[in-house]
Amino acid sequence: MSNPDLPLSARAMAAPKAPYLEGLNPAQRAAVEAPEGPVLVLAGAGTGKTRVLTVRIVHLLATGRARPGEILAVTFTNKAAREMKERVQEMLGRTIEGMPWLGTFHSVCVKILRRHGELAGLKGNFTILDTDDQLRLMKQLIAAANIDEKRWPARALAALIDGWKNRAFTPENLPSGEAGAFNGAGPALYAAYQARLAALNAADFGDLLLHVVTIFQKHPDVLAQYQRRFRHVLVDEYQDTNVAQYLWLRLLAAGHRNICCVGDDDQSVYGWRGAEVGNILRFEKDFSGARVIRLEQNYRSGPHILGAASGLIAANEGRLGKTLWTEASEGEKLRLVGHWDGEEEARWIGDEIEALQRGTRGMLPRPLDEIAILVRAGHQMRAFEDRFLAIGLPYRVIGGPRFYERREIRDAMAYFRLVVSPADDLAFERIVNTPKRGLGEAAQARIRATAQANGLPLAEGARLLLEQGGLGGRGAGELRRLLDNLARWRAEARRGDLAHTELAEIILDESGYTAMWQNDTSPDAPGRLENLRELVKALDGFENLEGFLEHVALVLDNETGTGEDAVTIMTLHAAKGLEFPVVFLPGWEDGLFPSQRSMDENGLRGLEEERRLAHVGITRAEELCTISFAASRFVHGQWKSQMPSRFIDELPEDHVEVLTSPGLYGGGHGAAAAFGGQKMDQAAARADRCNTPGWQRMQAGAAARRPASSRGSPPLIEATAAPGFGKGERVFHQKFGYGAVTGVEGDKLEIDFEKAGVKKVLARYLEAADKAGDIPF
DNA sequence: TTCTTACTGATTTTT
DNA sequence: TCAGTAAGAA
Repeated sequence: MSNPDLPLSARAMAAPKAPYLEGLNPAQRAAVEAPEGPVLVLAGAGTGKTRVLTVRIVHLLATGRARPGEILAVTFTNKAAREMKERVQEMLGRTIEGMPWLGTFHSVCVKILRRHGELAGLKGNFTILDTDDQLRLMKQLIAAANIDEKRWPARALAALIDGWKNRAFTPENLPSGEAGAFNGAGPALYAAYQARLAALNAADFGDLLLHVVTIFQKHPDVLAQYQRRFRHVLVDEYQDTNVAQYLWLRLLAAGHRNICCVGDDDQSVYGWRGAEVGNILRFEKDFSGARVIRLEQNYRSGPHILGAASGLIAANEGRLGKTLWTEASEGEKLRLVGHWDGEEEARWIGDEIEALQRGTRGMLPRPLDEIAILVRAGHQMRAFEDRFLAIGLPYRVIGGPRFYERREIRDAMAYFRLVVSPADDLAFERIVNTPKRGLGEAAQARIRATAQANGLPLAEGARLLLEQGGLGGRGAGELRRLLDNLARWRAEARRGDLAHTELAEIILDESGYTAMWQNDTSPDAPGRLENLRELVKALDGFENLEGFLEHVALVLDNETGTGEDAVTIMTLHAAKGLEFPVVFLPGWEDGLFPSQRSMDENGLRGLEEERRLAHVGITRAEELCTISFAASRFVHGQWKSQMPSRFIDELPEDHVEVLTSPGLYGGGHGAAAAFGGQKMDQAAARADRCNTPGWQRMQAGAAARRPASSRGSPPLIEATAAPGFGKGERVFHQKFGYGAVTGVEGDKLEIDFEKAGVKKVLARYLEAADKAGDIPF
């Protein structure tokens, strides 16, 4: 043991082997100890990439090569940043005063812009626009330019401008090749949009990076200051960086070139969001003399899972190339199974999960937490949700709209924003008629005109308009009340004798916003009220409203599960970086996965990204990975025959076990087995396979079942079940017995069963408790 | 201004 | 199919 009285650096120098280096394999250790200069760590799935990154930071600190404030470490997600911070502090034992420059690209940029933003025309207290604000703004601009919003929707413009920002194009340096974009109006609208943002003292997500890059390029003194400060730059998930981020990094590392990037070209799946795989492929050229270290020992998956994943990804061209290996010698083969249709696929997976949960074939029972279903597209989730609700299998869906993107949260925050900054026009527009105040499009146009004519923010323009008597009827009174309320809340906030959480509640109540949802009879209204309560709770962690608003857009995470044991359902994209003992990968059908659109729009590049996504999916699994596909699927209101994914044929046969399809011809031998054998026949073209008897009969089977399955589940109970159940009501369920309703979410109910505990169930499987009593058995 | 009806179009979404 | 939006009717 080293002497704790000595400084860390001295201890590290003296120690024959620093404790934090223990347990690292040679490659990991090389990555941690790589000296000054550019380093690229190619870290395959499950090879301990985060560990290397954090230990390298600890190593830099321990050897005195950098102090905490001299290390810039960037990630893409708040979660990754948080985890890294925690692990560094844990390893260092005693807490140094944090790591001020460990964060997401965006949060680091915000920090820089709060200080130097004026060089890009931003005042220090600028607001960060989210997608919603962005879209509303663009809508206005499109309307103002007299462009038909039908043919040229705001979303398309947003995507276009986002893409430009990802590639570090400002309106000034936009290449002439882009001139024709958006029916020729793209460049002008981009310039107008940026002008509008400047006037609002606002920046969107893309701007956060782009402004900093521009400042660095135009102000060498500022750049030099940061180059000096950051003696070491570390980057997580380098394969996901876009051009703007790449420039940002290159500028910052240009002096000392102490840049260490960790990533995996085989896990680059965000190309459609502007990520450039090219960044990681080109690293050695961009940073000459770079040391490239490959992490290839996998600690996560069994050998067959790994073999299957490696075999699949080998079909991609233009990779840097890695060969994953594991010390584990035992493990299940990857399982492959075909189904008639999506419904059967969901039923089969549900049954499998129940079997795993019970523990079968001598296997130990598994908690549901260890099981995940990873889908290509969100709409695949519904089949599983329906099935799991029917059999009462607890699940949780990860993804969907982020917490702060929900309408009620955005509305509430708009009220807060308006209290904190009276000139926030976007916030004003958002809530002026929410709840309904009789201030429709006409009234709002008049407010806008008045504000514009007098060079005032909207709120003041509205006040002026009232004084001029330019507004009559119900709207006038309501508007006056709103403006008075705002002024009063503002005074209250300034006075500060009210806790800001209380103030928030008062704002939501007095504005009539809470009442709006309370009076709303739609099924999701209770959930929204719950979210508002969550929001107020989240406020508690901040000093005041300002502090909250400053960080919320970048930091407020999605609430992840309740800790209750449940199967996880999510998209493959959302699963990147996670791992599960048991993984199901449904929907491996051409057109769905690989996605037709991806191939249409991006050709081979798109296909290769899809293949990387498949590789990501398989490598999420530790012990058991099951791929499945259906012969027939109900898409866009129509039945479609599906072909198995081309990726299935690319899996190395030795690592795959073909399961007989259940439900095929009663027992699942014969035709199903023949189908399975055919399946893995590398020589057979997929077209040929469609002509095999097994395949044809599967298709026929799907067709025959069509009418039955489209009618839904047999309505055994449906006839007696009341369509709506209310909170607190006593109910009966065939499988779980008696219970009480504890929550309602559309037709999904949360029931606290007397015997079975809390479960989510579909309303149609329930009946009122008193009616059940009448059933004579 | 607001409620209703017709239409359209439909991946992935770290910040 | 179904959800989200946009133009008409009250």
